[in-house]
Amino acid sequence: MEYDKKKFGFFEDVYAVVRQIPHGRVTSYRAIACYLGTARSARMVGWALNNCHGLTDVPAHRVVNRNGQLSGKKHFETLNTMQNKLAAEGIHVKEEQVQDFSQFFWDPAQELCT
DNA sequence: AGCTTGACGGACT
DNA sequence: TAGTCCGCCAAGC
Repeated sequence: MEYDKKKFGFFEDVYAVVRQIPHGRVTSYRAIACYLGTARSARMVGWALNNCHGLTDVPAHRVVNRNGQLSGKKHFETLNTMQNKLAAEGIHVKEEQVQDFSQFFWDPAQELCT
């Protein structure tokens, strides 16, 4: 049957943006939500990412909250997976918080919407 | 059908 | 500047 393109399309959009996050960069849920037009629904982005399990091409570990905290690390394989992946890309994480977050921050609305 | 939860964010105190 | 509360939107119970 046809799945809800309206609803599922939202997921695809989220995944599409997350996939476009450059290597060694991070972004926030709000940035993605804002880019998708649902700035007030940053939670939906996180909820959408909750369904990204199995999608290996979606670097969800590059998506953190506004504070640069690895709020979703607990949803990965292990509590170290997210931090480990970020560290592998040159992003240092201290106490679940990205160091120099603003420096590595990547805004899709700013980079993709020129 | 209503209440609670959640990978968030912003405003208020 | 930090801690707390409220609002969003959808899913789960």
